[in-house]
Amino acid sequence: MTPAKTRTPRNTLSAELIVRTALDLMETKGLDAFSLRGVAAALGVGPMALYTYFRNKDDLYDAVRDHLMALVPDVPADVPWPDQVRAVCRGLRTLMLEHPCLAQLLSGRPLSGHETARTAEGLLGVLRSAGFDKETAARTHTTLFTYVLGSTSWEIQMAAERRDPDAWRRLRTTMESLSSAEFPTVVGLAPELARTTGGDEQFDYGLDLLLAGLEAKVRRPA
Amino acid sequence: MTPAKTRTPRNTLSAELIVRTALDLMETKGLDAFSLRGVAAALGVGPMALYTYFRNKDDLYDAVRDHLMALVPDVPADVPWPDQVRAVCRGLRTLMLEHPCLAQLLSGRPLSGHETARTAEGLLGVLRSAGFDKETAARTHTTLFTYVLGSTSWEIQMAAERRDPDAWRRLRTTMESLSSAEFPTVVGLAPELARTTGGDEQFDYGLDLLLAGLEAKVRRPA
DNA sequence: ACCTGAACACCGTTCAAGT
DNA sequence: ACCTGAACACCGTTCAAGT
Repeated sequence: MTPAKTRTPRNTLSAELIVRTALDLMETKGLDAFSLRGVAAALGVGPMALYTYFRNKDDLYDAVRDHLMALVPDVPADVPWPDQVRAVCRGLRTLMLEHPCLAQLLSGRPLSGHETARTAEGLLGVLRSAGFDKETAARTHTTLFTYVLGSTSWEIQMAAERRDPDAWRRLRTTMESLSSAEFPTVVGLAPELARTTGGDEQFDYGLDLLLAGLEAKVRRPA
Repeated sequence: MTPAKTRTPRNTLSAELIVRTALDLMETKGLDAFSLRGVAAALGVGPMALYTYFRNKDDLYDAVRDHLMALVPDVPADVPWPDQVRAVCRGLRTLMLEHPCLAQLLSGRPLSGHETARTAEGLLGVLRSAGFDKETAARTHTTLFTYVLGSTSWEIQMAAERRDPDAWRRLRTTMESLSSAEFPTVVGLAPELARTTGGDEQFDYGLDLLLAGLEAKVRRPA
């Protein structure tokens, strides 16, 4: 009457369960320490069991990334377009901060995936509605996306650094060893530079620069 | 009378030779396929010989990155400051395109190193001379640097994609499978989006947006 | 189809030892 | 100091086999 054998796992595996377990490991131990064998061990199966659901490691990376991109919030309606742009960019940044592996997954792998397309659709729609022509909308989308990706990746990288006592000490040593004769500006601006390696204020500063350039473009189009 | 034994390598190793060999392998086989054992094999020594010159793999990464950052050109004198900013950003981008591993080395590892400081010194000096206060200069430097890093990393990533027939085919398939009902803007702007995944024009578009925002700031400071 | 187990060709790094 | 050689604890992936 018990159809399931005593062999522990029996059809308990699924693509979604693997993705969730993989994401969990990436966030716990870091993307660099992530391994297929680790996922398999966490699930209590042999490494080869995963190959039924994913063709290889990269395929699993893509699935995890698309899983995360589904969490990007929708574009808010009924606000001016610059605020819509701000909301999308901040939403993507917040998601990357919550899931640091996402930054690496986005910069290290091709885009592909419907969820990535959904995010692009939202931002492109805003830009087209704001009156930008096709070419400008596409260029602006790429600019905004790469700015968010670059600035947030850098922020995450620096935050990880600060947490690693060894790396942090080495960075401090390097900074202090810089002669103020050779690097007067860097040395003189050390406190300001330390303050601008991340944070909402720094992110918004760059985003506002881009938006200021965009609004000037709207007022007198090229 | 022949003091050197017949054992082939004898004091032929040096930190610089290892760095040059490592860089060569990174560019030939890609950073992902790069390994310490590969460097050792290329030099005809055992893997452990490298540990005399570098504490570990990350230490070698840092050395390669600093070696490349030394190639960033100096800031041109006697031109208006926006052109100086443009020159620095384009110079960094060009170097990253010539040495694709640099993009990954910059986003994946802490900054450290005198050559990185030299590049920062150049750009920060320009911004301070242009009249920006310390805080704004530091924020602008971080914004520009992360923009260059993000946009160029993305460009390199996409170019690598296009070269891999398998990945390229999969990307095309994904794009074509997007329903124009669900993603009308993405589908409608497909050719424009394909055109903006890289190139000097796309890079300058974003850079000019940032500069337009900056020049507005100079005219009426916050 | 779903999963196992052994095997292959790799890794970075430690440790003890040689010169 | 500079380098070797064996060893440890890992990888992703292939292949043949079981159910």
